[in-house]
Amino acid sequence: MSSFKERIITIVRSVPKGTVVSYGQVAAYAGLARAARQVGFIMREMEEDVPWWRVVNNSGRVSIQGNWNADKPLQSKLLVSEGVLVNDDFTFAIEKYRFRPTEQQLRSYQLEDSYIQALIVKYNL
DNA sequence: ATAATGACATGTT
DNA sequence: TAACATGCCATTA
Repeated sequence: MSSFKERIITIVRSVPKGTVVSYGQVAAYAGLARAARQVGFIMREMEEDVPWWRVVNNSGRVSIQGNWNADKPLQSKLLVSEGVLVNDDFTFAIEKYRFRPTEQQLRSYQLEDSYIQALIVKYNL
């Protein structure tokens, strides 16, 4: 398994129940701020021990493209079951539920201090 | 090695 | 608001 994939899995597992995180956020926490699309590619193969449904589009909507075991209705259902209010058109108030890691959590992702500071500014942590 | 493929993000229209 | 264009980069073929 690639290092990139392992980092993504670790990060997604750290996202608390009832909160969501954007593909871009996960990529940024992995050290590759512009690899959002790759995060989606990896989520496609996740098992149930990884809360893939908490990873959403930054514009506040469920943007999953259906595959053999998951589609928009399923992701919405899982989110709703955790308390995230998802509308019929699969949109929701992302800022209300967005995962905001503590500085300590960011450090656990093994990033450089300067990069961590940049993230704190970017995501207002 | 080279090229195509996106569960994305952001800036412009 | 919403559609469109462009940049991105790990994976696959």
